Amino acid sequence: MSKVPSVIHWFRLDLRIHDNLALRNAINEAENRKHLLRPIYVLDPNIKSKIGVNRLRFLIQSLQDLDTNLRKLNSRLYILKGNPVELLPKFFDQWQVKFLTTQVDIDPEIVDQEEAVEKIAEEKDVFIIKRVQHTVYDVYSVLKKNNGAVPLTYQKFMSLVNDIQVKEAKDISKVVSDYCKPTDEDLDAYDVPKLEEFVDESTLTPCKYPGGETEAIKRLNNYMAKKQWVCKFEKPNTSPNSIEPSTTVLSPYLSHGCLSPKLFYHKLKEAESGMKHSDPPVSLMGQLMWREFYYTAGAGTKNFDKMVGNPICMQIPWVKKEEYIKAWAEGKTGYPFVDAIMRQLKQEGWIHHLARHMVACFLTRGDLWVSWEEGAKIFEDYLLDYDWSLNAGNWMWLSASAFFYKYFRVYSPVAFGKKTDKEGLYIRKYVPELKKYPTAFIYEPWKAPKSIQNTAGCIIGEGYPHRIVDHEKIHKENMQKMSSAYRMNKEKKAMKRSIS
DNA sequence: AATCAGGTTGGAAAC
DNA sequence: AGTTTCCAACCTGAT
Repeated sequence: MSKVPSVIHWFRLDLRIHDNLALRNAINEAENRKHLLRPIYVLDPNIKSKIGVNRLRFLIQSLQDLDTNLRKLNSRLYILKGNPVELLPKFFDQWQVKFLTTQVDIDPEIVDQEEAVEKIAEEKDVFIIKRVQHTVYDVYSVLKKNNGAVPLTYQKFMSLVNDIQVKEAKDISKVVSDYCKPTDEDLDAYDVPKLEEFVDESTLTPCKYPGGETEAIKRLNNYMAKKQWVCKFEKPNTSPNSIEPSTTVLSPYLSHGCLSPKLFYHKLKEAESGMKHSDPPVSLMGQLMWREFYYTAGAGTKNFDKMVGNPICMQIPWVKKEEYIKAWAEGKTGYPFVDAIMRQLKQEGWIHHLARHMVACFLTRGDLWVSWEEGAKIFEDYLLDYDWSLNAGNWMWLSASAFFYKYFRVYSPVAFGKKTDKEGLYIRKYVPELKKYPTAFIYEPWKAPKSIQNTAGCIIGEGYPHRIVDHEKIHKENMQKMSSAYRMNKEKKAMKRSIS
């Protein structure tokens, strides 16, 4: 048992020191009560089987950086290995915990854990403080402002937050307290694990986006220094298939909470101030607002990450074809642009937003007619910036299940990529077996005559797969299916109305 | 209740 | 080369 009672800050998706009001509250409380501050992170020992290796690497790096930064405050990170619902009550006793702070999260898995812990905390007289710091706005007050209804268009959402003042992002990097200093016990037991404890590092691809708050701030400042670039930013004009990212890649840092969305917000305001600049929805600020939009929708909608039982989701009779899902996930559809994107995703953990559009449309309403939920599961594994509400929301958008309904707007796996990469350099990088194909056939290698396939050193059907479907034919059939699915949904709605 | 405008970023054909 | 129109007719939100 600890000699001194403790105050806990429970880190979850807020892996940072800056603009962490809940952590600041914990430090203050430790001072006032003369208790010991114990910043914790609860790590699932089975995490390797739950998320992809790139995401795991990003998480471990973020935890290591967090520990380093906490040590600058005289504190440290305590890693607890296990299930929070079982572990926390034990530590409440062992450490004599009287006070716990944490941030507001909306991922149902996190919320479930939190509710169970809250219940036990009440029995054990542990006082809990939660702070909104994962979004710019408090999504629940936005929902309240809309009379509890979910804003289903971006414009509607923007009109709701238009007059809300955003408080400044607090810097606590200078707050050093004596009560932060760990004093007792077997401290090594709580060290941040090394990545090699989970995976053989020789199997990993090179790390393009290292995790952690330090890296997040560096990346933020790098981009914000380019004022002209920030002010001219228009998302639709950025390229999904440039070799180096055409956008900021701040998303993984936002999703893990290495970067405060409020800090990003104010830095953007600062960069735009006094300058002519682009506006939402296409501006960089607009991108941050999309995140807020989906968070609000996710918080206000039952079963947001599912089709069945989700009141805003179109019910569509998708077909779960395992061989389609596998080919898509592995980048073996026979459509080089689609495959390049999926392989970049698997290797690097990040792909451009429009590249996500391409592959999401292809898997669902465009070509393969597989449920968006299947795609969302694979993105959850691979994306460094995986985020519960953004993932479900965007998948519904692209599959024309919610928010977006013009299902005849189908991305062509042949034409779309050509707009920004005529030569197919992106394909040549990520689908190297096609590297030597002439530009005329790089997006459609099946059209190359056998002699050219031979010269290029890759026969279609041998070194690279045949097309999984005929896009030209199937996307038109799928449009018909969408049309009848919509009709069914409409009839069901009308029926419900007439009953009530 | 009924109608209307508008919707982050498609593609192909016709001008 | 850049703009307009069709595809088929969706949805939400405002009036």
